[in-house]
Amino acid sequence: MLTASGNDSDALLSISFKLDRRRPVSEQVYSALRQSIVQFKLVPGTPISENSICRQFDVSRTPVRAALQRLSEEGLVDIYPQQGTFVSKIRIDDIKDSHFVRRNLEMALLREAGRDWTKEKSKAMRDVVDIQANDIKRNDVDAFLLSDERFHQLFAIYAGREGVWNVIMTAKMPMMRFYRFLGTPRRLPIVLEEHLAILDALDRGNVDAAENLLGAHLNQNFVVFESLPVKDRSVFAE
Amino acid sequence: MLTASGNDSDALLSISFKLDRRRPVSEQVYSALRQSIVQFKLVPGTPISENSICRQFDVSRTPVRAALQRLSEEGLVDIYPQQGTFVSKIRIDDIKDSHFVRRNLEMALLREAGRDWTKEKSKAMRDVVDIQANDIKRNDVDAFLLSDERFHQLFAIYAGREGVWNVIMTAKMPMMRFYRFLGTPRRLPIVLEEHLAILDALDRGNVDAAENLLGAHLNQNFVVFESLPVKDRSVFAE
DNA sequence: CATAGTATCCTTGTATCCAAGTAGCAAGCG
DNA sequence: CGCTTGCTACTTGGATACAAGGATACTATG
Repeated sequence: MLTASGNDSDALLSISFKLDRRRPVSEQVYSALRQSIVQFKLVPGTPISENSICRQFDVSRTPVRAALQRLSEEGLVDIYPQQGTFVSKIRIDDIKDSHFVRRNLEMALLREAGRDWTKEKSKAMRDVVDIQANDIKRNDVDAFLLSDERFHQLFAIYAGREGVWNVIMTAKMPMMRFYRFLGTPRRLPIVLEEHLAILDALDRGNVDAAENLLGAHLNQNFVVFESLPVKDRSVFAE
Repeated sequence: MLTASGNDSDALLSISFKLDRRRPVSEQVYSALRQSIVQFKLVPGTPISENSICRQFDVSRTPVRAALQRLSEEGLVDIYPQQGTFVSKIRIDDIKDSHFVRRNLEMALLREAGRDWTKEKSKAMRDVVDIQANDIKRNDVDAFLLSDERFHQLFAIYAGREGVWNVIMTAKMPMMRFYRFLGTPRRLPIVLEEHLAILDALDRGNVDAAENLLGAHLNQNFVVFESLPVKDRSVFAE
């Protein structure tokens, strides 16, 4: 049982992290790093030396390297051989592509899920929306984003294509990092309304309307991005 | 300069492979293995011992492990700790998801590319179709599949979303492995016709028609799969 | 003072060694 | 005969040692 405190010079991860030596270490390092990056606790451009991570988790370089390579494939870190590894800067094109993939796939999933829509499915999803409302009351943004994810995932499950959700999840990551950068709290109640409107349309049997509402819903996050008064340009590429 | 011949007991890769020690070894091992798996030269279920790969490429386990981990994330190999690594069996659900992702994303890309369609773009794509016709004449299936890929990729480029193509490429892999299993040659000339029909619709300015034609075109590969008289069930999961 | 050269420390890439878990088989016991 | 038990030969996961390239700061030289 080891704690990732690290000394001050290596204080990249403020979170204290308990390592479970019985489970694969590389997977745990990967999860911890990914979470820190997506939650913007590791800001773009931060150098991530393999050795510094080793010290913080008190493990060898092997699992750390495995974790970094995975993150590199997902575009969250950039590895420059013989130079260093860095939290990747946000690339506008990445976010646009991320949004494109997510939006089109989710709309297609809803279309399929809507073909055999039932009251039970509607009820289950409305329960999730209730949880989200509760999350807002408690001002728990992390929990909200988690249940929001659950809401969207249910369309994939109801469409019988859970595998597609994995594709969406990995594609989503650049976008999620961006959400954290914006700090979304103001829009949260509106998200609820939009979720409910989608379910209402599905309950009426109007799948096309639901699909369009979902498309608009996902676009809302994006327009915020388009009309962004960027102050801190350092987190962006170029 | 090393050749991946290996002794008879390790003859997993029939291809002779020259290793360039100046470039990253792990990347080369990854490419070689991926190609062998997708081209069905490594049949599903084949055990891939890290050590056997080491002997064949005459490198250490470290880069081999990195390559196998990448392949594992793409679903091309299954790693069972302390048991072994195997070329993954084809999972029907994977193929369905693969097709779903590819079809929806490509149709969306065509929709965007069709918005500012020009004669130059049409010409460039018709050139690719010409190359494909040539590939058929020369009976070069490998070349055909490559230029076919190029044809579809151009929609991503013209839509200004090359990043999306990477998503499609990784998602496509289970499907591509399946093409090789079927042995598609009979349908190749029809593919040409369908490509030309899509371009014709775009030239007429009828994007919706082009999109539907593309959807049908991609479905064709899939119906072959649905009505498959499977003889060799051993390559499938379960 | 400016600049070219160099030494050193940093980085990641690769090789090798050890640990731990699994499967198969064979010997021994009930 | 059937079951158990332990040995053996494998596997991958992790730790450590070594190699090689890049960045930087310092030094010597023009």
